[in-house]
Amino acid sequence: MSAGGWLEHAQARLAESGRKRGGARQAVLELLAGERCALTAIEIEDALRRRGGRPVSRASIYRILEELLQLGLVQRALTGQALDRYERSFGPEEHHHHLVCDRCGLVVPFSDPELERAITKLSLRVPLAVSEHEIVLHGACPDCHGK
Amino acid sequence: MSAGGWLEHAQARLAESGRKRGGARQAVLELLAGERCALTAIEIEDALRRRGGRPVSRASIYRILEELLQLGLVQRALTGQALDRYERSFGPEEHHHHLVCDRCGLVVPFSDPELERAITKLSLRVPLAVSEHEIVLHGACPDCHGK
DNA sequence: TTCTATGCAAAATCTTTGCAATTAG
DNA sequence: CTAATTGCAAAGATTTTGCATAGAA
Repeated sequence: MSAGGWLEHAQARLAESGRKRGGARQAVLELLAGERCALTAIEIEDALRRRGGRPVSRASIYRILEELLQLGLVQRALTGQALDRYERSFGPEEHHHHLVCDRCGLVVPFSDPELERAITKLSLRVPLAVSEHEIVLHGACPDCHGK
Repeated sequence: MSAGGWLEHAQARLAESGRKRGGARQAVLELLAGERCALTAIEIEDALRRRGGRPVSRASIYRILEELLQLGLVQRALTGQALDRYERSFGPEEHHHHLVCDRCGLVVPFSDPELERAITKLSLRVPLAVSEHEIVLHGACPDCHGK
């Protein structure tokens, strides 16, 4: 699902579930639609405040993210860092996982078809009805490595 | 590295780094040595309080875990749950990842050679000097599924 | 008008720190 | 005796909640 497609899809799902439009949620949706990787709630707050976007209170950001998580429109990304990160649910073409530099905190997305195949096969053999999977590689990014 | 081996190894590493033995740390080490999967700091506290083990204050538990993480004796396990989980660093024979039931919170370990191979190969091609990797499968456990 | 959406402030948690007392070496 | 270890209480930080107001349908 493309970024634009996601925004429309999200708005449709929200309307379906009997919600009204709100400026705060719309601002969060637009921000997430344009992001390729996960952000923390505080990064979202800052981004909206800086990039001209409508400022949104932190409580609302958490409430909105929780709501989008429930609807499956957003996913939490595990990074092992102090704060959780959130990103829109990507379709197969944009599905990815994360590389995390444990020294500087840099988070970069990556994807690997072979890994996905292994995960898919594995999911069928495991004692759990698997709905999602997450992979995180920890290490040192080029900038930090060697320093 | 077996459970017993880990305990000895940990004690040796701690001694090397110029530390003295303390009852609280010893209790935490012994508990972790006997666990096959990750626990939260609070579960560790409770386990020590209940299972006769020497009670250890929560502050000490966090300090001890941080210390063990720095020495590479313990690893944080990502589960997407509210609290972080910790487990001793397992050797190749016990290396595993986690299945998480998003409904009841159950966490179960699993391992898969093919997945490990895919990860190992991938690690070489990625723009990061990879030191660790984590995989989490989310879903519904047998008990929760269908309800 | 009615119910949702949102901001603000207070509350609830988990985690970290400061400090004094204890203990290992 | 000297330095590491701990517990307790206070401080920090993030996330959640209660409420009153604004806004969408």
